[in-house]
Amino acid sequence: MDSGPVFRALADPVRRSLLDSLRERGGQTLGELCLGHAMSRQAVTKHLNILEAANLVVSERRGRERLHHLNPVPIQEIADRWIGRFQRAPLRALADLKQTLETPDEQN
Amino acid sequence: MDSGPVFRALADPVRRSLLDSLRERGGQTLGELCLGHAMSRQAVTKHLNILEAANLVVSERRGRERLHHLNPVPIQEIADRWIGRFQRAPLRALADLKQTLETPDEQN
DNA sequence: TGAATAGGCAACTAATAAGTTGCATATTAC
DNA sequence: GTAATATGCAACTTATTAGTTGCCTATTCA
Repeated sequence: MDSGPVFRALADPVRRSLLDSLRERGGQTLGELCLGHAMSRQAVTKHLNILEAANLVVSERRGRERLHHLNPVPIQEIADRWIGRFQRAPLRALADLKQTLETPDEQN
Repeated sequence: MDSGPVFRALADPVRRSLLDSLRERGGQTLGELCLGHAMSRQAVTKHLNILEAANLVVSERRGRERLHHLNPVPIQEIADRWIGRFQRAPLRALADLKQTLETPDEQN
């Protein structure tokens, strides 16, 4: 399995927002996902295609609509196989820890 | 703190490779990092600038050379604050678990 | 059946990112 | 001091990505 597509899929804020939306409520249709994302339906479709190519989203056709679900497995795998490599990395550059820790929070 | 730059920085395989290289051996100069990456020195410089902007790499000038260090903190924070949100996500789309699990491995 | 709804496909444009080349500056070594 | 080394800066080209528009197909509902 190649994590490259997963990283690239996660690089876009719109796609991260779509993942958040599907995490909160699975089974959303394309139309539902378009609400709340100020862009054309086709743009959202493209983002969803990229997410599906990375296996982060799976979809099933039901009648005339398509239901989308989050698949958290690739994120898990990145956490386990890739991030784990850095968790025991030596923290040589302590100078920037200050800056890193004293800056507030975010959502995305 | 905005994770956006971190995600974007991680999206490129060359930059992930640079992080790996710095994880294995910190304090490498630009020239050292160029060996093993078949591209011009300026290209590597740009990648390093992006990594520094994301605070994933810190560098210090020493004499005529610049030493680079990995900073694992932003990766930690993504693991804690962002990936954690998906670790308890419902695994609704079980259909693709099969596909996800029966595909071999990778390094990057 | 016919209108409305949900989505798919393809071509196009615009913005961004990756990479190159050429030249300039600063430091070390002889 | 001069040459070699290490890096910085800026302009440019090319590739990729994000987003749009227009039109088409399939399904539902009256």
